Amino acid sequence: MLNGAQSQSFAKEPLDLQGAKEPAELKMGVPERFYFPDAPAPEGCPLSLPYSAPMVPGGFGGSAPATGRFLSPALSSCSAYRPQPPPAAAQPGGHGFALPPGELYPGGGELYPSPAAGDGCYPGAVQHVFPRGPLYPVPGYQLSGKIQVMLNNYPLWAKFHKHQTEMIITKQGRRMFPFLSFNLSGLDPVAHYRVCVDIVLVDQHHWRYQGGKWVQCGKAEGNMPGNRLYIHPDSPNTGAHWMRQEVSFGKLKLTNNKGASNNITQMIVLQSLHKYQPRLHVTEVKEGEGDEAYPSGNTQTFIFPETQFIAVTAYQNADITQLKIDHNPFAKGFRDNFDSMYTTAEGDRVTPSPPDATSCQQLLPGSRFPSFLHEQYPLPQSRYYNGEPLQHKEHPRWYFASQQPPAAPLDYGAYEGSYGGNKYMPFGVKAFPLPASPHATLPYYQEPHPFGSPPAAWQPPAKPSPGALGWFRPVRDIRPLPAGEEKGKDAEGWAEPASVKSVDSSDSGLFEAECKRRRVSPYASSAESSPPARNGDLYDKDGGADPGYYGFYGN
DNA sequence: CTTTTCACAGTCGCGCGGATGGGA
DNA sequence: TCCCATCCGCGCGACTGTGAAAAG
Repeated sequence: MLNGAQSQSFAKEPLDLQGAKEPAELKMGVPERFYFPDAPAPEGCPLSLPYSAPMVPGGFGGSAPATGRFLSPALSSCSAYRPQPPPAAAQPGGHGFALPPGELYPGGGELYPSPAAGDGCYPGAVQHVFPRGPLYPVPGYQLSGKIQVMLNNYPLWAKFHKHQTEMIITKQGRRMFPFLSFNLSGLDPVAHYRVCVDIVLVDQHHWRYQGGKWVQCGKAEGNMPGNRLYIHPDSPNTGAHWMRQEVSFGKLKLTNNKGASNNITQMIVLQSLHKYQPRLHVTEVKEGEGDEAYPSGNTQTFIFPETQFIAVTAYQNADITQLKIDHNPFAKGFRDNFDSMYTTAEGDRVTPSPPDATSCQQLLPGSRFPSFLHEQYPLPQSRYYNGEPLQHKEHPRWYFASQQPPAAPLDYGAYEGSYGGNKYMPFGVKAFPLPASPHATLPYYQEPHPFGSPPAAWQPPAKPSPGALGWFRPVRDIRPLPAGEEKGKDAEGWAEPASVKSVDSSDSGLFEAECKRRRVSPYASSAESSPPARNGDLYDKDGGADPGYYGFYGN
């Protein structure tokens, strides 16, 4: 309940939990300052996962729902779960908990069983859904037991979630965008784990886009054959491996082809116009254990409500289309003339994203980025590291790379030489000199996590090895400019595009035409989380080419 | 009328092969 | 002259959303 949109709904208005009540202790136990204005539920589209979060005495992150009527199988099957976990089962640290061995989540008919998950209830599995508590007020971050999971591209997911994410499904399979990407921590470096994702129905309704809103209509179709589980190709592997780099599911494809037989391991079969919730499963694999019982009792499950989506065969909401075009490098061809993008009011555009950052050296005012971060995700008092604010006085423009091309070699030497001793950047966070344009946008994978640095209680790898940064992998070759150098850099390589002339002065007529032509949302949307442009001098040859994205897919 | 399917154009990364340049 | 490394261009495949046609 403390995560993402739910926390926001909680803060602003009661959740429609279909009868579920907010536990009083939840409201009392979490100071308001720990909530974030992220990812409100789309209008007319109440947040799903109508569960409430039992607060765990002495900790947080109780994972079992109080009501699970329309939940994913594991959740729904836990409907009768009592909020207070057995103290003996509490994990060290008191965050999250595990059921005693052998104890099943009681009750719960399986409304939406996941074929891959068997009966949809993993005995002893830890369902972690409500991660944000006083100790971990971080959106896109969850903790269960010792395992910590961060949704890498949380800001982007939140942005999509705000408009009700849609995912295209095709016969041959369509990749998700945004795709699921996580950072794991707290694993036993030498133990072996499997990591997988499954996608389960959120509710039992058929959805329809009507009058600019998603509305429920009719009942969901019954069980559908087909794969619902995607096992990460690196599985099984050591905890060290999983913690070394982000765990991405970019190759996961969604299909509506029930008979899909080829690429079955890469495809998940869904039904159009149904709402789904991806879940991340982390399973410790003991020696001699096979794959058959998977997920098993050793599985810990993480659910990020922001990743909910409705499967469609064609986009319904123009805002979603525009977000996809703006952020998905593969859709670059649909980004229109750069000038036209910036003759509209910035706030009206969904996201101003240059088609080519090389030619368009988009510039952000240095003050803009941190400012937006602070506004969108106000940092709570607890957002300090080593007792100091994460944003250093002298280098206020810290940029947290939420994702990094896995294949990109890390110039760790240079990084370490410059910043290794910086106590503010212990997780591979590199300083990023924000350029000075109000329009710049980075490809989605560079969307900075609003809380790029883990909470103080985070346990990062002691010292990442070269190429293995643990948590936040820095953007390659980004180096901070010493104070005073920015101007010079601007003069040299930061050309102000002619098109940036009037961002704030919107020509309404022109904008309307543009909206019609480009299906741009007529109402204000989120351009705020667009990260800064990259300096062509410091990045790859094509600053807008999303090297990480393509690099990843090229694997 | 709604939903699905298909062909299309656009973009990009990757791999291959040829051209080029430096050193032995 | 030969060998090796690097650079460059081209073709291919993967991937995207669009829009029209087909299907239900």
